[in-house]
Amino acid sequence: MQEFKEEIIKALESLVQLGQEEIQQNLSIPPDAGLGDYAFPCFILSKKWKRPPQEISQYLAQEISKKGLGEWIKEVKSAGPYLNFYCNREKLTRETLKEIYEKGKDYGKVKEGGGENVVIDFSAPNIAKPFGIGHLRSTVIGNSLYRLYEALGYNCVGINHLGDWGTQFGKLISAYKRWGDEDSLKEDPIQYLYQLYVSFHQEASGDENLEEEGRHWFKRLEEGEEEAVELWHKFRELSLKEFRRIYRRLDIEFDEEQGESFYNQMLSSTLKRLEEEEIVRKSEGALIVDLEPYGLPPALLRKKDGATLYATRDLCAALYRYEKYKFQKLIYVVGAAQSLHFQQLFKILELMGLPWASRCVHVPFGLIKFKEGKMSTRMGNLIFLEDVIDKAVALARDIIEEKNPDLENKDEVAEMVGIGSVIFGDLSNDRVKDIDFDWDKVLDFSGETSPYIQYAHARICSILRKEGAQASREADLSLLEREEEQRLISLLARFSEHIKRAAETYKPSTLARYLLDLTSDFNYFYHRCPVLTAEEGLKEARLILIDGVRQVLVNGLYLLGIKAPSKM
RNA sequence: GCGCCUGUAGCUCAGCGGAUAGAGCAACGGACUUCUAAUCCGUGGGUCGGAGGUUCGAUCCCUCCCAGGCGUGCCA
Repeated sequence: MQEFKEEIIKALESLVQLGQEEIQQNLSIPPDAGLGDYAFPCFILSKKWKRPPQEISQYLAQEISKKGLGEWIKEVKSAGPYLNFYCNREKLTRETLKEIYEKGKDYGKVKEGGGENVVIDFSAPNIAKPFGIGHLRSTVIGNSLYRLYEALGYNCVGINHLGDWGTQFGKLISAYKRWGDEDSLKEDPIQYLYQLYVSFHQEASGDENLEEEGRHWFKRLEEGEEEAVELWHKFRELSLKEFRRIYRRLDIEFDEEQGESFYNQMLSSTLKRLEEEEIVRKSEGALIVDLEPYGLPPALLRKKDGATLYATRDLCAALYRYEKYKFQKLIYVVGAAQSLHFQQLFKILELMGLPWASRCVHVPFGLIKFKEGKMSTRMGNLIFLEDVIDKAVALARDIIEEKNPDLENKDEVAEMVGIGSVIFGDLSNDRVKDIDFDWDKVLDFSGETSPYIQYAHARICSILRKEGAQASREADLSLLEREEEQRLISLLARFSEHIKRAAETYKPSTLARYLLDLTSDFNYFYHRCPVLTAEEGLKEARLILIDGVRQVLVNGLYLLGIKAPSKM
């Protein structure tokens, strides 16, 4: 498809006196397949040429036809003000299916990154708190971006910037010292710590002494007092153990698990550097960066009591990461609530004269909302991610039992389907929008869901299984001339365009939508075009076609972090 | 108050400045002795929040207004 596009650009370039970029930008995909594969709207020329666009499009169609069409352009037609280009379908069919077959898992990848580093900061749950549904978004968006940028040829570094430092640990230690016991902790660590945290806040409301005790314990922790550090360390390890179990289920891995606490060692030297460069100044006892000239509120880097803030640690983290990775891009997958924080952070890096400041990008997302009101750890009304996953998997398991009781690896498939559904539910919508959490929606496997895509994939696998080893790669692909077949070819050929777009806009949702389109068009084909009972020749061609669809579905789902069972 | 984000069918949402604004749920009516009915086909459903502006052309860009969310110096 790319070659086709380039040929169009070349053909137009000499005739319309526009740059390649400009032509490319104006090329659009017609609303209806009957109108060709790409269209060039002639309005832009009508002013310059002082002629109606209809006339221009007729003229261009004539001129291009006269000069010869090349190997990709099959036909050029004027349709009102539009100049419609028809692709050589036979060639497109042949080359697309050949490429998918040859590249397999690598089909759709783009050589663009040249092995440069892209660092992605995502997930970042808080230690000693349950992994809530709220953390799902950063986790799955970040993981998908990781895979997308890998597909563009970058070397990705995934960092889980754990929330493992802060006053909350003082509170937790305080609560544990008061009411905690070792046995309950061992039994179900996170649940137990969570309960302690909640009861601390219940007790603390109206008890200033308790708040003070919490702050005091954090101070002892910062000073490295043995008992405090030991407890902190224990809580951290127990939490990590649980997080790792969830990440395993989600099939997500990190290259680094350096949390906020890791940067404690760099705080003072970083602040010193900022003081020397005269970027910070004292204000009301605190150390701030004045960002007023840039229309931003000041950034606080050190409180008047001497303690640092998360902005300070984030600053250290950015410096450390550039030092270590010399990244081409540093992507923060963090909620939209922190947009201002990142604007300030990036501005400070810029003020420090670091040229790579412009390579840092915040990828924000909306929050998950609940009918019952705001979710908060303190109030104890969290929805745990693992509960959501468990329910989705259990439902998948029930449906399998009902529809396909003979399936051999039911639990494994239920896991893939249930978890896929949870991930897809999050990724399929534009990340900037808030999501209303709704159990009914999470537990619905029909329509625009990942089970819909996985089901189509399983059907294809089923057909291919029946044909077995006899499936031949030799077939006359020009027999695939029906609309149902050609629609699929067009979509398959555009796979890598969608990968690029999803990565560049940091929006996995666009790829998710593409997969839904592809699946929908596959079902359209499936219900109208028999494969196994088709006449000889056509059958072979269709087998190759659906094998191509299968491969793209697998590759696409992989980029979203979702697995595709071959039976379900 | 100020800043950022969002507003499209009853509900949840798609819609690279271009041709008649589309899906899914929900409702109703159809298709399983046939390659898996977690599917498919059909029907109804819209002042694209409102008002201006830019443009040959605006759901998309600009301004103002309305509604909701988030943020706004010592949490993260």
